[in-house]
Amino acid sequence: MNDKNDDLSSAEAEAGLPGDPVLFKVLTEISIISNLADREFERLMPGGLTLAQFGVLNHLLRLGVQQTIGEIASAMQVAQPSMSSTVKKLTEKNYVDLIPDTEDRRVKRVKVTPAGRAARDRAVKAVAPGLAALKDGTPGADWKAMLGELTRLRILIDSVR
Amino acid sequence: MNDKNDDLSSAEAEAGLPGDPVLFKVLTEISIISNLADREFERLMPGGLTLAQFGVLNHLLRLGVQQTIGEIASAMQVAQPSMSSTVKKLTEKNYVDLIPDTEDRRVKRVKVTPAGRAARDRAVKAVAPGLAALKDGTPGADWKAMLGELTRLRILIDSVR
DNA sequence: GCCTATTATATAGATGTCTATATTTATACG
DNA sequence: CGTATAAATATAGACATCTATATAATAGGC
Repeated sequence: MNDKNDDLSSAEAEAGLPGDPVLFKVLTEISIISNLADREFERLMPGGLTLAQFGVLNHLLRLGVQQTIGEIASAMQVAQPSMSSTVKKLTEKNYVDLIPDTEDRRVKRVKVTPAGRAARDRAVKAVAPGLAALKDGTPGADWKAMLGELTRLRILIDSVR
Repeated sequence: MNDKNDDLSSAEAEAGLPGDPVLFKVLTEISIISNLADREFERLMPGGLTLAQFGVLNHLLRLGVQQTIGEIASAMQVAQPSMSSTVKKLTEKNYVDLIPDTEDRRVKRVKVTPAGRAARDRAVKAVAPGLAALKDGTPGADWKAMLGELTRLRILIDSVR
C-alpha cells in the first residue's frame, strides 16, 4: 500500500537533510505535499477527473461564468499552454464546451456542461471526507495563519521571476 | 516577464476561491508554490540541472554515500520509476555512475562523479541568494514552526494512502 | 488601405510524477 | 534441486507543467 516509505524513521522525520536551510526544507515539504495531495485527490476520483481538471470546473462553476483560456490560466496561476491542454482534456470528456466569440474570433470561452457540473459535484463529495480527516488529524494547527504565510511566500516567489 | 498574473488583485490575494475550505486553499497554495519554486530553481541553473536532479546529488553528497535507486526514491519520497528516470538523466550528464553490486546483480549503486559534485556546488551557490532573499522578504515568518506543521500535514496525508 | 504590433490559442518538445507491468536475479520451501 | 515467491530495476503509457514558437485575428499607425 505504501510502497515509498516503509521506513518509519524517515516517514516521521522532516523532509530534506539536517544541514539544509530551514526554508529549503520548507520548500522540500511543500513539493512532497503537492505530489501526495494531487495523487490522493485523483485516487478518490475514479471517474477520471484530475485535480487540474477539477480546478477548472470548480472555478467556473463557483463564479458562475464562462471564461477564456487565458483568463482561467491566470486565475489558476498556470501558463496558458498548460490550460489549453487541460481544457482540451475536459472537452474530450464533454465536461466543457468551447463557445466561440463572434466578435473576436481568436477567443473561445469555456463553458461547463451539465455533465461537467455533475462531475464536479461528485468530486466535492468524494474529497470532503478526506479534508475533514486532515483537519481532525491536526487538532492544534492554525490553517488560517499558515495560509497567510504561504500566500506571502507564494507572492514573494512570484514577484522574483 | 510575468506572463501569468499581471492582475495585481489576484496576485496579491489568497489562492483558490472564497468559498473553498481553508485547508483546500492551503493545498492550492502549496501546489502553486511547488511549481513556482521548481521553475525558479531551474531558471537559476542554466547548466541544465533540474531540482529533482539536484536533490539526488545533494542527498548523496551530504550523506557521503552511494545508494541504490530504491533507497534514493524512498529518501526523496518519490516512486521508484521516477527515480530510475532521474538517475538516467544524471547518468547521461555524467554526474553519476552506476556501480553494479557484485553480490546482488539486481542492484546498481548510484555514485556521484567529480563533475556531479561540481554541478551541485554551483547549484548551491546559485540558489543561496534566492533563499536569502526569501528569508529577508518575510521578516515575521517563523519558518521552523511552519516546517513542523507542514511535516505533520505531509505525514498525515502520507498515512492515508 | 496596408503593413506592423499585439493578443488569443495551439503545437512541439522537455521534465517530473504516477500506476501497472515486464525483466532479471535472489531467496525459500517442499 | 526445482519451482515459486520476493525484490530491484526498467519500460510503457498518462498527466501536468514549463518554455519557445507557430498560427490566426484584431488593432494601430502612417
